[in-house]
Amino acid sequence: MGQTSSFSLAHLPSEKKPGAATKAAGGQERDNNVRQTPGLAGETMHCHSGLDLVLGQEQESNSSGKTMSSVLDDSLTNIQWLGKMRSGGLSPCSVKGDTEKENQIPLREKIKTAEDPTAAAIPTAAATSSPPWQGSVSERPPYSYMAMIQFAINSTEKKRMTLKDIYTWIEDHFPYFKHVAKPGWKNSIRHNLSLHDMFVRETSASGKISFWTIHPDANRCLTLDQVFKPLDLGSPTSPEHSESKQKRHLPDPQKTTGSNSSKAEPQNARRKMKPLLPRINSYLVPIQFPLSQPLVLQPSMKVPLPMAQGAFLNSSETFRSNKRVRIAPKTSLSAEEPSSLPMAAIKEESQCDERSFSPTHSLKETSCQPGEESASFPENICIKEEESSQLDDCLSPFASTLTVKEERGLFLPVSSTKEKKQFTVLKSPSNGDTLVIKRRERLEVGRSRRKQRLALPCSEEPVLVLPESNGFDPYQLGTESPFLQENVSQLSCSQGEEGPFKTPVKEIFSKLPVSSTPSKASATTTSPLGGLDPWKSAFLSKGSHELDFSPVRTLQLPFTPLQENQDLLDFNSTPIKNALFESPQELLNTESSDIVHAPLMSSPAFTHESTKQSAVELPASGFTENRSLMEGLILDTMNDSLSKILLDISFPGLEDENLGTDISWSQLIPELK
Amino acid sequence: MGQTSSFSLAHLPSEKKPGAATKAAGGQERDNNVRQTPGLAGETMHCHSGLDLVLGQEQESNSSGKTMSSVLDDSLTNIQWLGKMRSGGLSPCSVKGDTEKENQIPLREKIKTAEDPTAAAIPTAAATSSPPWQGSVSERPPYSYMAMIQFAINSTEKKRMTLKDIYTWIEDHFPYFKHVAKPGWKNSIRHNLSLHDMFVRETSASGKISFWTIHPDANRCLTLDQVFKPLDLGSPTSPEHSESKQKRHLPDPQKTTGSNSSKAEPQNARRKMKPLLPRINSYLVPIQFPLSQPLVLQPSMKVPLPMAQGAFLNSSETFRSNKRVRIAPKTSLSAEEPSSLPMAAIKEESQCDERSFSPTHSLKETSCQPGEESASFPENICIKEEESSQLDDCLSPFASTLTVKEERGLFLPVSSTKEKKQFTVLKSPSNGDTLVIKRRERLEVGRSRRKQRLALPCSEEPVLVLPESNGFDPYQLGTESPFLQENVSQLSCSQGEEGPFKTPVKEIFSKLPVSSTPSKASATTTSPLGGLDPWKSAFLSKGSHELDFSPVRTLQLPFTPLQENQDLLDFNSTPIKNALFESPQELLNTESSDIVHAPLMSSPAFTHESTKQSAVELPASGFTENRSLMEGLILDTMNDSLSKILLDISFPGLEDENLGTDISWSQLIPELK
DNA sequence: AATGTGTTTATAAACAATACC
DNA sequence: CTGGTATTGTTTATAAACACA
Ligand SMILES: [Mg+2]
Ligand SMILES: [Mg+2]
Repeated sequence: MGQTSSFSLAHLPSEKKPGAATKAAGGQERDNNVRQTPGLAGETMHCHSGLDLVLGQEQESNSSGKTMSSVLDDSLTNIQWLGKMRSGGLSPCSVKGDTEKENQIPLREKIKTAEDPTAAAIPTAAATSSPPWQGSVSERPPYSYMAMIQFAINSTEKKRMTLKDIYTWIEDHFPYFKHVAKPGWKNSIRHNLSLHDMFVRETSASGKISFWTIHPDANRCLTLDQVFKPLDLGSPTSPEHSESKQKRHLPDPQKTTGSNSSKAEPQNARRKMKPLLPRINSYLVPIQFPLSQPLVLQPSMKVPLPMAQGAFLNSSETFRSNKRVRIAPKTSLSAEEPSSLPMAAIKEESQCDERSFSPTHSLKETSCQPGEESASFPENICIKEEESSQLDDCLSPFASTLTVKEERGLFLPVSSTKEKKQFTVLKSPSNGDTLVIKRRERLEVGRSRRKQRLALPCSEEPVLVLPESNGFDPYQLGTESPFLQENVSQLSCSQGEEGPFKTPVKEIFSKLPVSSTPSKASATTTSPLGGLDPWKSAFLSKGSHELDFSPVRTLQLPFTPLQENQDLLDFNSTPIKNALFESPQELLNTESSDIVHAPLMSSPAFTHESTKQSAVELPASGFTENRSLMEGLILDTMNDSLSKILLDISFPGLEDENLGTDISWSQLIPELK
Repeated sequence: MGQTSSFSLAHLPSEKKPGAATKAAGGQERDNNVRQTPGLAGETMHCHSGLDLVLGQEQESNSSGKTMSSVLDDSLTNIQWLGKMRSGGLSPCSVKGDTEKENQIPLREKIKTAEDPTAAAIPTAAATSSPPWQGSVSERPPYSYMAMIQFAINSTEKKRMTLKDIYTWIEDHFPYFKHVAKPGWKNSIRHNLSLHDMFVRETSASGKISFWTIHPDANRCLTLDQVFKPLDLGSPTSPEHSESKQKRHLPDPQKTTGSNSSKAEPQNARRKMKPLLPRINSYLVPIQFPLSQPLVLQPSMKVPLPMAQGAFLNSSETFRSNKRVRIAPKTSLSAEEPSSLPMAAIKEESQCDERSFSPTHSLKETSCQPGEESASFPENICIKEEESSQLDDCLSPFASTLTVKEERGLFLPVSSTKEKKQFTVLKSPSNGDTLVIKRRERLEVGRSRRKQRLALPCSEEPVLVLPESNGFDPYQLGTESPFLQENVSQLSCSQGEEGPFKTPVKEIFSKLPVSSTPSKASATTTSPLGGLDPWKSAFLSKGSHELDFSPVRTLQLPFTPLQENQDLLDFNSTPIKNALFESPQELLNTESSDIVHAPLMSSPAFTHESTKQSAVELPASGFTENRSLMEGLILDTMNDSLSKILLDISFPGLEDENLGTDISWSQLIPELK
């Protein structure tokens, strides 16, 4: 240790520093690149929208080029971050002074923290004050890194951002990372950028600068605003003046300020920023429930103050709760897709999950729907130049439905046997044959046993959500009502306790063997008090329905390319993937065998069971809805998958600035046809 | 905690149990499924090979159906596991008694451990005794979970395995997981199965049983045997009687037993089982070097005994070292590809990395080469029925080279601008245009700045390797000599110290902020002694050359399909992916623009820069080599990528038992042509 | 030589979905 | 056939270890 610490301290790498100064400076430089092409705005940007969203006061006006970097930093920040000490400045992490470096030395410098540090004092009031954005003070935002990165990147016109700027953007918009989070969060950002295929690194013209972009096919153009305020749920069609909705929730003063309920988090969160994530709701809510309390929502108010929590829980738990990272839910697909998707498809079985690409609305919508759904975007309509490409994909709704079917047919068709698998769960006698070898069957339709359906998107605070958003949630269509209940119970309850774990369990007792996976026994040996998860499955009613649309497998059309279909493909990367056909066989099969066979046919939704990727939903149905809400987030996974598929295809051609423009398949693929 | 722990304890889930009994029983059942189709053997299996490899005595005969489950368990096992206590049974993990459950309660039951537990005693001798397989006692094997899972799955004829059987197989073959590893290792196995697209879950005909399979296009048919003994390095052609080689290394008695050098690990490891992974070498070598000792290899002997280590390091470090998980390297691509690839391509620039699909040997080889390379497989030649499909892919070497070029051309061509990017690094004036927008450019050729080249495959113990394997390593061809040096230093040194970190740093000091990513400053605040990484970059000379063949982008042929090419495609999933062309534009671009433009042209290798996936190497060159060694492992990543691409294409058709059979593209793809 | 950036592997968790009892 | 537990599967978060620039 001696060595490392000693010399490392000397350096004091720039990164760790406070950030404000660094940010601003760094940001500008890089921003240049990003902002440079303002002229291209029309073209380059995909979604644009008012990325910066309502941010406090200053930020507000940044709809255009904006130099988001310096915004709120100090004044408020300081105050806020004080509040962050969730559990009350326990020994471990709490503030942040300790850490700093990330890589380098541990140095105690506490550069940033310098000012106030340990104060930890009272979180409550502080939070509300300045930045309405995040929840109170510096609570950990209910978004996954993947989502936040998307927010950041999509907040630029160019839709690309350097790593450093991503750091900065996130710190600026989520004080938690600036003050509370351990330095490791940057590692996580990098990890996410690399891990998810959705994030593609581009090199600047000069070849010097690296920008991170979102694979166009996977980019739902999520922006903080979208999440921030529940858009308008009301009419599916759309836009609804995204703002109104936004504002609606944004108001947050009360909540933010409010030290009300500890659990309220969810609600507050929403106003502030929508969780998008099922579980995350109650960050501060370490409270363990008596157990089986399906209970409605916890108290709606947020509990920025660690104190409140403390009162609630016993010490040990409290600690954990603080620490507890609360893995982001993964935003069930349903959340996204749900918006537009009618339940029709869903009915298939509960399994439809996977694709359920409800013909209704297509993912594209999310990304940048011009008309209907696009409306959801506050400022700029997501679509710009990209529309050319993007729109193409998204717009041709009709194709989607057909496509889907085809896919299903294609995959399943191989042999009658397949069908069986698809319904494995259902056990519908439809086929009951030898599907034994699922291997490639992927399509299996509603079969992917797993593929977590997740909670409901809106479910987080179902109560609020529905009320708030109004028609916004697609769920309502079919199964939703049921879930709400479920979700609620789950969310509130499950999150509530869980207690012992905390993602970083190690921190506390580290050494102890700790039971690995399953949360329940978490106690293992780890935390003395901790282990209290009895609740676990208890609450979860398990509402089968929900609407989990799993990744759509839709397009396989590539071979039987239709102009429209292609569009879909574009968006559904997945389909494309499918199109690839792993082995020649498949191709043949699909084509020759029974493309449209649609063994299942049973229900409208041809839930394919694509492995993962692509999350295409067909716009065809005509549900344009406003999936915009969390959509993006939800779909991320799918998108990510898609990106994996498509990524390799690099596309140097587009030209520098043209970025956004995606050419429709039809244009390029004449051959395929 | 009360609740959780209390009731959970009561249950005592089966999983945790000793395993032996459980295994056997469970294994049989499931095995039935797996073994059922023995008749299909010819067809189903892809690689077959003597999966079980040399396993102790009993196992040995299991080449056919085998009931691997109950093999060695107790007698030897116990002894071995005693030795496991790397660092000497420090407070934390050491034995295993603590943990157990994984999920459930921490219960101290120590079911398995019951017998001897804490004994920890002397690792040395024990190891050698019975199971020649793993390194001494129960050291953590130098394989990543991904690799081990492949070993397990490929050890069956059907090439599929249930989760439980995977657990069992791994425990049986790597005592470490049975006795030493924390219960969380199973969580990691599951995590890997889900995370990597390479692993595909299939449902049994009955729909009840889930089997995990390896995506055919990604399956290199890795088996423990392959790794176990350095195959024959000698003639590239091949087979060389895999066994001899195997034996060669297997002998391990000396080493295993030997408490020699702490660092020797690498060498020993090899004999026992090849690391495949660069870093992993010295598990037990927590020793911190004085720092900049590029030093040759550490003492070659293994140091199974924790004691030895203790002597070496100071207490604090020792602990860590024990804990230190030693992330598996990811086996550089070079390792695999290197075998055949001449260095010609490499010269391009250091950047070629990505694909460098050295035309020489193709990946297929690895998976199941019939002739030359296939020889490397000890028992069964990997190829069975699969050969039909698999072979096709691999065999047609000629196509590969051409293909590669085309790819490059295709992607890059889009516009002259592209070229620029490709050379971004190079800055060759070849184009110097506007390539600014990398987005889809993917190909960018040698551009992907990153894409770790990794250390050398053989590098692990370069010294030994070369000597041992003889001609086996492809590296020698071009640049290798240089690396060896590098590798050596790296491997031995880097691994040697690193000290403080340990993957599970948390365990020790957990709470402390610990610097996140970068290993160096690990100390953050975490471990008092810990922070000692000065060495980090010090030793690594960084031999640019190496031969990192990055994922080959090769095939794009799909459009201009050639029978042979197709074969490649099969294997190279990546190419396929490329073929997909994300958007129509791309396709057009590639085709229309300048496919073979090859802006760089400079060197033979057309390093494309596919994002990740596919790792095809062309067999064309004629280096059949023996990439078999680590090959599979190395390629895994690529394969995994591929699988992502292809997975969705599900392939229900194959029928139940037919599993293994892959149809060659040519058969199915008439259309494409 | 030091740092920043990117990639990968390992672990722990939190859940979802199922399998079983 | 229902309910609870256990197993299996999916995802997100973190920490590390490196490669590379
Ligand atoms: Mg990425
Ligand atoms: Mg998988």
